[in-house]
Amino acid sequence: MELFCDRGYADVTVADIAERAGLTKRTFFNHFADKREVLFAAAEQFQASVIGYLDEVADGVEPIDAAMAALTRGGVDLASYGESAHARRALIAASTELQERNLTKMGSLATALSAGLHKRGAPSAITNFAAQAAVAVFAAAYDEWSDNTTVDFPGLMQKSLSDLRRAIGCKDTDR
Amino acid sequence: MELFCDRGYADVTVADIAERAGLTKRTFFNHFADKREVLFAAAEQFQASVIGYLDEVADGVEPIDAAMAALTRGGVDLASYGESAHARRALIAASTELQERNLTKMGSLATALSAGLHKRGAPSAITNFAAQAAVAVFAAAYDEWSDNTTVDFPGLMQKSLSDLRRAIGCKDTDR
DNA sequence: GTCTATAGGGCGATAGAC
DNA sequence: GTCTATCGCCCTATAGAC
Repeated sequence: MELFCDRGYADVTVADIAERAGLTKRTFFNHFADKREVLFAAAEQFQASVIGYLDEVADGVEPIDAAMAALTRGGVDLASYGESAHARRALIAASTELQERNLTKMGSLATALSAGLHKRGAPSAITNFAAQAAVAVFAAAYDEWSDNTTVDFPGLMQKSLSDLRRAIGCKDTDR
Repeated sequence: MELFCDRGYADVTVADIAERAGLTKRTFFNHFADKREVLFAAAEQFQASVIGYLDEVADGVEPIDAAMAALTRGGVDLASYGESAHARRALIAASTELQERNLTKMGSLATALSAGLHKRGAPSAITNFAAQAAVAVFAAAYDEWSDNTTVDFPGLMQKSLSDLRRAIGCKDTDR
């Protein structure tokens, strides 16, 4: 992060990173599949914890509510990384390469959530949409939270879900 | 496409492509930013036509319905490419690199749709979700259509939208 | 750990189109 | 005479083979 923040993502080579860590380039590629992955190690942990939370949601809860609950808990955990999250966000925003990888991580999260929801008994046509919707809601809420970390994250999640429902023409009656 | 279908995406170099076209590698990179882009030139056209269709939708139509109409027309147009679309789909499915790029193209489409919807007067919190939802619906419908090109594409779009609404807990009352 | 193929691009020269 | 497309040469860094 120090190297990237100083010189920017593109102007830091893998050799630079390895040297700073007192290792060789070869060792770097033993730990990370490619240069981008070094900035997404946390995303793997995040996904694993979200899937863990999903398994703790009570049976019978609707797919969208289960996904929302899991992502909300995961998002609250992320609050502890608040400081470095800002730098990471700025790096990603400045590099199309990193934005691309970020999208695939979100896609992977949605796929994993959908699989987890499917295990709970819903048809995959439904779980795919529920998972994608919940991830979109999370992305919007996390984005807004990043700009103002003092507001309540679970509240932002619910507000975003309301926006989504309104956007696709649902009465937002909380059922 | 011939080279890729024969040997697979990874085993065709840019030099191979250029040679086959009677050009040099350097010229290839004058036309395409990177190797992946050569398979997504059509996606650029698709996006442009969808945005054009969006501008033709009557004022006052709800964002989600306007986005659905534009994507439905665009998808119907794609039917003419039916044959080569299959080969392209198979190539993308076999390469994570290409899947990654495909996701960014979908993201770019959603961003462009959201901007187009915003011009029509809706707040961007709504247009973002409407655009993302419509693109997700399109992706699901196109996927299903690719497996069976005899079914009616506009019908698949509506069915997928119904699934999405059900997935996020809306009564699917067609308003 | 070493060795190598290939992506990707910078720079300048060249040739043809209008 | 300008504009555009191609090309040749050189380089670095990534990524993977051995």
